Amino acid sequence: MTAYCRVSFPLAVNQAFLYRLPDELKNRVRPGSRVIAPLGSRKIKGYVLEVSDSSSEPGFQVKDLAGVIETGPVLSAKFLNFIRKLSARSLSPAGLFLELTEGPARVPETRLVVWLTDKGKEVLEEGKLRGKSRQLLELVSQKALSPAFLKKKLGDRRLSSRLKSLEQAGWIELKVKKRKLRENQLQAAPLPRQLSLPVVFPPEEGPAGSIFRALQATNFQRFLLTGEAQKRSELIVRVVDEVLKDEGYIFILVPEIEQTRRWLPLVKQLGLEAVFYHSRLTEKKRSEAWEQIISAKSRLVIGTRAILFLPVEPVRLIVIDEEQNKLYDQAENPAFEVREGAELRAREEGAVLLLSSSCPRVSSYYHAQSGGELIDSGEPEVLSAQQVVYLNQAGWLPEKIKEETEPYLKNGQQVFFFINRKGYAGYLFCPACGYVPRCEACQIALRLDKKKGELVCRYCGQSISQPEVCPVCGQKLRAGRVRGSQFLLERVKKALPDFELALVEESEDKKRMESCLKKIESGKIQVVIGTEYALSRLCPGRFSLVVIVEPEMSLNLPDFRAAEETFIRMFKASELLDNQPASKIIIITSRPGEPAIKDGARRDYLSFYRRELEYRRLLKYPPFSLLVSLSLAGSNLRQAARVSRRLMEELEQRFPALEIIGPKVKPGQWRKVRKEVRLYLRPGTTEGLTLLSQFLEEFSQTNSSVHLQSRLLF
DNA sequence: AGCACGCCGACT
DNA sequence: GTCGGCGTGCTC
Repeated sequence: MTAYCRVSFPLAVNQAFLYRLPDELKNRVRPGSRVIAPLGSRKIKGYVLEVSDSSSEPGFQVKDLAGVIETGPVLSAKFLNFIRKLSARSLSPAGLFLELTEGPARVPETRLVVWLTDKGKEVLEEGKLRGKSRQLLELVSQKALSPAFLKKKLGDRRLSSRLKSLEQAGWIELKVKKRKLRENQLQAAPLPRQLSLPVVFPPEEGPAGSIFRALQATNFQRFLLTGEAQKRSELIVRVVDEVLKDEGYIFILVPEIEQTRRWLPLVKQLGLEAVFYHSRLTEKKRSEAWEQIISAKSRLVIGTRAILFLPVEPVRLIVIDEEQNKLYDQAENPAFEVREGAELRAREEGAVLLLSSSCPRVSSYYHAQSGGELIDSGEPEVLSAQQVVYLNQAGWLPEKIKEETEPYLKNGQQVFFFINRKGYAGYLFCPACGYVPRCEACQIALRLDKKKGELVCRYCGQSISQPEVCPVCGQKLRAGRVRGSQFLLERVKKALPDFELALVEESEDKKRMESCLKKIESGKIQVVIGTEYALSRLCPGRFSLVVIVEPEMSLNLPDFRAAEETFIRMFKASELLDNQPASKIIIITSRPGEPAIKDGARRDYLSFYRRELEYRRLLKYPPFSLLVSLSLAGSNLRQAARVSRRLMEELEQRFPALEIIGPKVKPGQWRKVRKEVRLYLRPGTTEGLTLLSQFLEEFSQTNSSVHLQSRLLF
């Protein structure tokens, strides 16, 4: 009998590799172990998924496992199950997920150095060598250096093959050097704690009561909590408080790092022992947080999706704050759907999953309502129709802006302008024939840089000098402006020259933005213009007038959730309004009757929900069907298209009843090098989904030249 | 991912 | 001949 193990690597290779276990490693390797394994010409870190005995050799050459790394967390079977399921669902390699469980970075215990041999010295002195090889030997002649350093210094992409040939010639030697380790680096992380369960929760009726009963049962159960933010957090805090009296961990998941701040005052006020955890902590902070969590000194963890991979047990409650947030479906490296990840973890742990939002996704609401897991923390406040004013294009006029805002500003109140388009970009066009200069290579309309007098391609970065006349009809070209945030800023400035304005949108200068937000909070800045970025960063209930500019733009996006997303944005913008009788919302739009706009502004969730649900029912979109969203990303379009054709053929053959929507090429984001082909699959049943998932997993393993990502929409 | 390998054009 | 650039395919 020979012992084998399957190993997954933290690489973009969704495949487990089989290795033989040498006798001396047999007792030290178990599922979850971190190991060193030879892969191609390198030796790299990987994670053992399973260990097995077999008497028959597989049909390929099996290499021996090279070693075990004994430090690091020990993973339970439950936890590995969670990782395996998530990996299968998302088609992302288990190794990438497992790397996230490691906690603070550890300094490697050894390092490789390149030595110059006597023979190498001779060759160097003879002076026959040229180019990079000579440079390399010269560098190494002073002192031994690491391959990584040499690669950087020489700018050599093929350093490893060069080292190999130099080593073979006997001119250099590769040696392993041991590093001195500090005491704490040698310690293995403690085992996940298995706590004694269960304990009694207060018996009561009402919203908290049903959550307590679910916690008591320690079985997976899913709730949707809706209602106003303040009331929702009050309820969450009550539940958290009870669990902390008991045992086990609580994860509160927020969509982005920024949003951990919202929980800070609440935690302080209640004197809760909480740890904030996310990927951008400094090394020291990360170690401290890790230590707090692992040792169970703190069992309440608030943070981004990184917290789902904390190897602690048992987890009793996972809260997904702002469940409607799009960032939850955009996790990358590894790619996965965060809500799905949270649910899989909760299922494995027998924990309660609590989705929370004032305007949940239509699917979430539908599933919660039909499953009886909806908790409404209080009557939502719908604005009266009188508080919402519609303007057409005239709303852009400086005089109009002045007229509408001045009463509020003179009163010392604040005004927010919401525009969902970042825009600095100007462009050239021909007023006679409509010609627009495009990049010859990329076929994208060129952006006008007025200061430099140049036209620039956003895609490839190439620029040409600004032409005067239209090459088609000879007319003088005119400059147009995208009516985005920058344009709006200038307009408002013109209308309100006596007030200080702030533009709140994504920017490089994080510090400036921070002080800007503080000035808004203190009331120093009265007029704020913001994009979607601002919605999650400004305080709800702060503004007396909210002006929403052309929200209909996002309605035409080719996505069945376009209306829902528009509605959510409207709703969130509307939540910034204080609840004074004189306060109002102005919407500059050409489509005032659109439900997403009308209901969003008034925060009338149910009205929008009913209508949208009907639309989804008619078109058989989620929640009335399952959709698998697939993306194939390759280094170039041809490659991605080739694999997508192969995929289509195989799908049609194996699943004749499967509905395939697409494929189409995703319009590339600026600067993105990878090209993506997207398609949707609609399996009729859940059994169909299981078979489909299996097939997709196999397919992604045999077609590793492209990046396959799958996302389940339901 | 990273690495090898092969093909190609440029340049001692 | 040798070097570097780029595309392709594989790793137990």
